[in-house]
Amino acid sequence: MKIDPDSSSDLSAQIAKAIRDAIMSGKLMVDERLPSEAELAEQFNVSRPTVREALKRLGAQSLIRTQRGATGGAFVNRLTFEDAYGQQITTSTLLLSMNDVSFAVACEARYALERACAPLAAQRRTADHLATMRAEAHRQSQPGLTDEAFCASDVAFHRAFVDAAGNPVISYQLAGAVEAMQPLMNMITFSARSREKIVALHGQITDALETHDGQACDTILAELSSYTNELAQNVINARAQARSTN
Amino acid sequence: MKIDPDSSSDLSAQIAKAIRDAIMSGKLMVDERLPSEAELAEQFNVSRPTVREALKRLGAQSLIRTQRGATGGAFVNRLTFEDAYGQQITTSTLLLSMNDVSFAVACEARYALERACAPLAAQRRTADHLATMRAEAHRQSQPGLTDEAFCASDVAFHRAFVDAAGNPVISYQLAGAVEAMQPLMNMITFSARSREKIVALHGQITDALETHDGQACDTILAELSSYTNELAQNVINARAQARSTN
DNA sequence: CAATTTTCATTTGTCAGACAATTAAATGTA
DNA sequence: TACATTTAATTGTCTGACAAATGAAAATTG
Repeated sequence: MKIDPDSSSDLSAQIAKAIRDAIMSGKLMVDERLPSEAELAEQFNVSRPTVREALKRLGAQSLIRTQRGATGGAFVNRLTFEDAYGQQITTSTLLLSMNDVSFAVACEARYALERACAPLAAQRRTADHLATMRAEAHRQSQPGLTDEAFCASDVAFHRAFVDAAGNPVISYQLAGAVEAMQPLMNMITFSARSREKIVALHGQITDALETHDGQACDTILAELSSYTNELAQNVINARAQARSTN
Repeated sequence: MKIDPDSSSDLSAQIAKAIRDAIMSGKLMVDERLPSEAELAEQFNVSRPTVREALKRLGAQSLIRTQRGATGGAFVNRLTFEDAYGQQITTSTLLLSMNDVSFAVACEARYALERACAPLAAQRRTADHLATMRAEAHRQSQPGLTDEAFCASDVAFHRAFVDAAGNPVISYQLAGAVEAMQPLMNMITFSARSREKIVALHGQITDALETHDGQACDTILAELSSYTNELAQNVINARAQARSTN
């Protein structure tokens, strides 16, 4: 592992890159211990704080973990699906909020990807998935629920649906798409009437999974997608009108 | 912004979390300048190296960027799709390689999600997308191409296909699924015969997009999916046999 | 001898202070 | 005014130190 002293400085970034490359290429294996900070400092010919900055960068990406004490040190971390979910959700959420991604575009992405799960979910759903989905749908029908709580439950429902496809890679990829929608959904004020319709569709989706009917599931998801878009469009129109009358 | 001195130490992690929360909640806006390292150190009542470790963590997630000089400092970074692609690909690739995700599972995820793009891509593909796809398919038919180069071109083809859906959120989500497959695909030795078949299917996919035929596209993708799985299965079987004869 | 306690060496976490490098603004100069 | 110089602010890096955690070795005790 070497660093290029010519390169556009920022030694800690270069060191982080060198170690990251070693991990990604398999030169450093999972649970393998890195040299101590003092040793790394000597190897790279930099000071300990600089090495530490590099290690913190890698820690932020869950590539390593550190442990204090005699047998401690930095270890190559086995990236868990849970870790990856978290990063994916953070990144997706910020990506949408910082780039003025329209509700329509985000919604289209989410439902296009969710519909891809329909056939697999219909085939593989377990009783657990169905129970979770029914529980969330029931929660959503409770009166007095805040819009935010309604959205949170909506996310939980859809995540259960995605998980029903029984493919962890799909669950991981879609975690971002589903969760990142929540801030956008929170713009919407859900009337009792619209909640009723959404809960009904959620019920139908669960029924379709229960009877292993992927085709029906797909159709209902499409309906839910266009209804969600309609609600958002109403909000956008109302705001545009409010602006023009001001 | 405050940190909990009681919490399970690691001050720099706590500080990073405090700032990250401020960014995600919108308390810190894009391009807003954070206080200088010295000021942050005073605010959080820690030393400057500790603050710096926290900032490096945030930098690793592309949440901030830093600039030297008189008017420099740390600024809230607008997370670009490009930045997000990079992180997504890194995370997805490691996730698959570190968790013994089978080829079948990864492949299923990839094609399920890609098939979700088919109707949109068929509708919105531009001449550019078609040209890129044909160019990659042509490259794949060149004799003397290494397996690795063949896989890289395969990835480029599929990314162009995904981009043809014209939804940046979908492109972002699928970047991980498509790119992370490459190391797995690299296990496979592609015979001239199998390359020929794959190139033919790639041509058919491009044709289907050109005629705006999403249904045909979906069908061909399904065929490509099962063929890819078949190739992988052959490799796995061959290796199992090799092991048993040793 | 076995079990427990103590000591110790190693390693990460944190701090203080210093200097170098960079950069834009302020200042001086023709 | 236009250009060169100085200056102040800020991040990047280094040195050296001590605190805290932790497992292993050594000492103690029954």
